Amino acid sequence: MQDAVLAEAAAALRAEGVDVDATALANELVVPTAVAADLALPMHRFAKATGRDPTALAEAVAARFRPSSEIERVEGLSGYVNVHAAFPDLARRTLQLVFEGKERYGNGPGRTESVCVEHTSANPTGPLHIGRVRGAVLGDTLARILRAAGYPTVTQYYVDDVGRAAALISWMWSKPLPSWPPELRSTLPPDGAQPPGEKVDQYLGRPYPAANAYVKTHPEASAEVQQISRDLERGVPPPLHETILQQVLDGMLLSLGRLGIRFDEFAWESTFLGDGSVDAVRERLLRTPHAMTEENGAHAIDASSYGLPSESARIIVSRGDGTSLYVTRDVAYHLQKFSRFDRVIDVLGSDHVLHARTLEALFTEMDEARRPEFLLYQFITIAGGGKMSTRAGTAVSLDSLLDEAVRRARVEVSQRRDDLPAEEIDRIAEKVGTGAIRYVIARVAPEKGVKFQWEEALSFEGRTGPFLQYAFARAAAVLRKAGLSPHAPFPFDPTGFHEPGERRLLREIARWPGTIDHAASSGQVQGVGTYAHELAEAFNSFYQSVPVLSSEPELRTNRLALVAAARQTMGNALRILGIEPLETM
RNA sequence: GGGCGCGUUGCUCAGCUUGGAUAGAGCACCGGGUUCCUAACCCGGGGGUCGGGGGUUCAAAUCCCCCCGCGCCCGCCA
Repeated sequence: MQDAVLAEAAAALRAEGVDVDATALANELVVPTAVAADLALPMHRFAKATGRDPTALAEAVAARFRPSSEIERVEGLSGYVNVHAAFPDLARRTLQLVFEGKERYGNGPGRTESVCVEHTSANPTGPLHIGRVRGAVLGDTLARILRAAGYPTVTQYYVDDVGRAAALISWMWSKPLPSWPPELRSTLPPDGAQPPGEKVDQYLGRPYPAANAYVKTHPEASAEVQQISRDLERGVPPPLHETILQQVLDGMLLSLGRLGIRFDEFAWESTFLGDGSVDAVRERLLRTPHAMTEENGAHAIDASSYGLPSESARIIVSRGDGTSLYVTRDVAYHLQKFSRFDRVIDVLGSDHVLHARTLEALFTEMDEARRPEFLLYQFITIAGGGKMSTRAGTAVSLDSLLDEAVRRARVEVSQRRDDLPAEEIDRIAEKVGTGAIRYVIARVAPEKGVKFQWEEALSFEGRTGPFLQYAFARAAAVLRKAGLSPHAPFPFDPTGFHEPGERRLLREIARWPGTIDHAASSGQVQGVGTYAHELAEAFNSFYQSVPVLSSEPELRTNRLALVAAARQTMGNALRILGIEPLETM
């Protein structure tokens, strides 16, 4: 309809002596909120340019629109040309798209530009905490959005197996238990074994905060850790090094899996040391215009012209002893990503802003045309607590959060569904609880700090994940009671939608493709969450306002089609949010 | 001190990239709704200097400048 409106409006404006083409007009097009119209064009700009009265111009332009199958009615009002869509046309197009597209309804065209989304990438030193999970949810959701928009997308987890954190956990676990300092030993059970029911990441991560504190005050321990760091740099890890890290990582991935988060690929940092690419980066950076060497032999880049807030205004590329740094290794990693992907996106906590700026500066320094893109998120803070840190041991674990959410969900499900077997209640509770957590994270703009409040995060009413699941389940129930498969053909008469509730729902369904497109191009993940809520709200309102199964045959047929389309679209939106659509709950 | 980000109703947030008419939701509060497809729902109501001030514009929550408050960062850590 947009194209028709633009063409008509351009012709009408030219007839009124304003010279514009449809393409330029497209930027003026607005979706009105204050008035019940589908599209609007403000005339003030053209009125001003031609010295006319906006109200009169709008009325004149509106009057010149010719009737068509897409446009029902056009009116000029206080300087705006308001266009009302012909509803049958809108209904027919929308429902056709939904029923033809099914689970692909809303998706963009296939594209060739490939994308790599790196997210989470937490050091495998212990269980994931609530702060980190925001990056995981954002990254996973972004990847799902990009895929839906048509971009071939790969998610990656960057595993730090050579940094200080990796050295520290290896230092702990490579020692025989009896030789552990008491401060560390006391973090484990008396027999030192993994307690039954405790996840492996939790168990192996137990001594980590204490170890951090310990090496700060014990130089000899600190020296041992440094030696391990150098060994890792040389590619000679302590025995069990990769095994320990892999086990912790597996435990972390188990938690993420509950949220539907899985990775396509893992990039181990050590591979970039092993294959010489870190050395290559170092050599390359040594030959750049701003390369410099410190007195102790460390290599650096004079970054004073890059506007970094570093006091010394230099980026250290390698230490005096020749070992590499996180940034340098990360440059090697990113160059490798660019050799495979057209776009490289990193989802990072905002404490990594400087790192992001440093990477950009080094890419400029190396005269690389491309740049990684960054999705930076503020941390989740607990009301009353400060920043969460695994190092400091001040974190609330993701597992405990999920367990609590699922526990509360089970209470809710049990109250309503005493007809279901316990296993089914457990299954639903798991999906409701984890869906609630995903939604509460995904609905907030990444750059905003989230003040985490348990009551709000674990609420199942209003603007929540379960609200969305509930609307889906209701739609599914209607189809089930009608004896129809969701994939059955749903005939409909596009001229048969007259109820406001029907029309509102259809309009929401029609907005879905635009929502994906906008989210993908802007990277604004939260838009999908907002949309899903508005769609569910429109469905609930429709459900309340008109009967489906017990209505007159023609109405019943049409409403069943609408329910099926709503179910499909809500399901598609839920899947992008990583929330399981439930047939019953 | 410097860099970046945030500030929208009592609380939690959409909307800001690309400026349009009366700024939207949820929670909480008040009042209604269940002989009917799942009330985890729906309908209505009160509640707003969009942090403050200037500027640009026919038009500013949205763009620009200044200020205030809060957060993150400013390592040869990651």
